[in-house]
Amino acid sequence: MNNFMSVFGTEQYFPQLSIDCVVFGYEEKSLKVLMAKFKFGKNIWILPGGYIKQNENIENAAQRILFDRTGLEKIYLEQFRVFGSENRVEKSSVKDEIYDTLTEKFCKADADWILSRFISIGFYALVDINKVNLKVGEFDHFLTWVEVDKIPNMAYDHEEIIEKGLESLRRDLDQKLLGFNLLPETFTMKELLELYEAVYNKEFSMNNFQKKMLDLKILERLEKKFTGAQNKAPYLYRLVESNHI
Amino acid sequence: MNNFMSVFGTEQYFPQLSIDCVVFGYEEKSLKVLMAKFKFGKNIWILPGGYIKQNENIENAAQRILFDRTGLEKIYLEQFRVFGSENRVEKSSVKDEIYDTLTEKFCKADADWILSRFISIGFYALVDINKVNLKVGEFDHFLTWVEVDKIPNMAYDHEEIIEKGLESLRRDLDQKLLGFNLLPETFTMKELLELYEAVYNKEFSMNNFQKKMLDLKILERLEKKFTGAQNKAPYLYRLVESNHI
DNA sequence: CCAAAAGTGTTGCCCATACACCCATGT
DNA sequence: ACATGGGTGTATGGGCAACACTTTTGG
Repeated sequence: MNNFMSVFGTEQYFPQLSIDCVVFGYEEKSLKVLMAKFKFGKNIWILPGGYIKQNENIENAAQRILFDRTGLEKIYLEQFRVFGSENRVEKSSVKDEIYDTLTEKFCKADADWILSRFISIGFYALVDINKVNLKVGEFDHFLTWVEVDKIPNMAYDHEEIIEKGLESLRRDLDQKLLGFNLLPETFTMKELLELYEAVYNKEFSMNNFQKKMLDLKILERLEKKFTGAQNKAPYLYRLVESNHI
Repeated sequence: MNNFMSVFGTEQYFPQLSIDCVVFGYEEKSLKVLMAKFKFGKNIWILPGGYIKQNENIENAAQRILFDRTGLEKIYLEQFRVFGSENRVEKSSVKDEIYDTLTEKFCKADADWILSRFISIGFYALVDINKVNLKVGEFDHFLTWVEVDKIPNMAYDHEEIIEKGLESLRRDLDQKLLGFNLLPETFTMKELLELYEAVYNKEFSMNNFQKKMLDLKILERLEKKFTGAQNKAPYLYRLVESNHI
C-alpha cells in the first residue's frame, strides 16, 4: 500500500479540524447523550464526530455527521465551543492503543492524519429520541444512549465536551425555548415539566410551571390524553408552528 | 524563490484555521472595537487575527496575537463562535486584490496558503483602552479604535464577527460581571453606568443601577473624586480583588 | 445662596413561589 | 363514593422601575 495515498480519503477534509457532537435525547424522564464505542482498541468511548469537507460549511458538516448516525435531517444544532488543548490526542493513551490497527486498516499516512493534533468544534444537538434510527459510523462499534449523570470514562477530552455542552444547553433551554426539540409533536404539561427537571436536575412546581408556559402563548391545547388511569386526563399540547426553532 | 518553501513560515501553524478577535475598549462614553487597515490592497479593514501554532493551545494563541497588537498580557478573552462559510475568503473581492502582492512579498505557496479557505475561531476581548500600546501586526498598515455604531465595510465576514461578538458581550456582561475589564482600576458609579449604557445602547436610571451594583457586594468605596466641578464629588470605586475575572 | 449633580429613600408594579382548593377519571 | 393525580385560584415576598427628596461642591 502506498504511504502517500490516503485510503480513508483525507484530502477531501480540513486537516487537524474535527467536529464533535453532544447529541441530547430525552427518554424515561432522563436526559441522555448519544455515544459510540470505538471500533478499535478496548473500551474506548467517544462522541459522534467527523470531519469537515473542503467545500462544505460547518453547520452542514455537523448535519451530515449526525444524519449518518441518526437518519434525521435538519436537526437542531448549536455550536458551543472549540476544544483544542495541545495534548488532547497525543498525550492520550488512545493514540498508542489504536495506531497500529489504523495503519493496518488504512495506511500509515491515514493513521498519522487521524491521530495528529486536532482542534474540535463542539456542537450540541437536540433530537426526538423516538425518531432516531441509529447507524454506526466509520469508527463506531456500536452507538448507545447514556444518561447524563452516568457518563463513563471517555476518550480524549470528550467528558469535558459533554460537560460544556450541557452547560450551554442549560443556559439556552429556557431562553430560546429549545425543549420542544427533545419531545414528540404532542406532549402533556407534565412531560414538559419532567424534561425541564431532567435538564436542570432540580424540581419545579407544576402549577407555576404551567402558568409560565401558558403565558408564553406558544402552546396550543389539544384533546385530552386518556391513559386509563383513574385520574383526570391531562391535556396534550403542541408547540404552535411559528415558534419552532 | 522556491515555491515549495514558505517565507512566511506556514509550516508552524494549523492550516486553514485562524483566530479573529473582536477587541472591545471603552473611551469617551463609547464602546469601541480595534481594527486594522490591511497593509495591502486598498481600503481593506480587518479584525486583529492570526494563526495557531502546532504546539500552542487556542487561548494562548489568541493571547499571543493580542499581546503582539496591544502589549497587554492576560487579557480577558472569550471564545464565542466559529465562522466558516464556504465562501468567506474565496468569494471575497479581497482575494483577487491582494494575491499578487502576497506572491511578491512572500511566495506563491504562502499566498495560496494565506488565501485558502479558512475557518476562523472568534474571540472577544475586553481591555482597558488606556493601557493599550498599539503595535501593527505582519499584515497591518495601522490599527485604530472605531465606535461600534460606526463600523466601516469590512473584509470577508468580519462585520458579522463583530456583530456576533457584541451579541455575546451583551449576553455575558451583566451575568459574568465583565464590565470592569473595560474600565481603569478605579471609577465612579456614573462611569460604570455609562459603560453599561454604551454596551446596551440604552439608558439606565442612576439610582437603581447604583443600588443593584452595591447590593452585589463586589465594589469597595474609596475616596471621593474632586474634579473642581461645582457639585457633590462622586466616590471612586474599585472591584474587590476576589471578584476579578 | 445658588446651580449642578451625587446620593438616598419611598412607593408601586410585576413576576416567581408557595399554598390551598377544585375537577375529572376509573374502580 | 373515593382515591388519584390534573388543573386553577389566591396570597406572599423579592426585585426592579419611577418618582421625590436630601446632600455636597464651587462659584
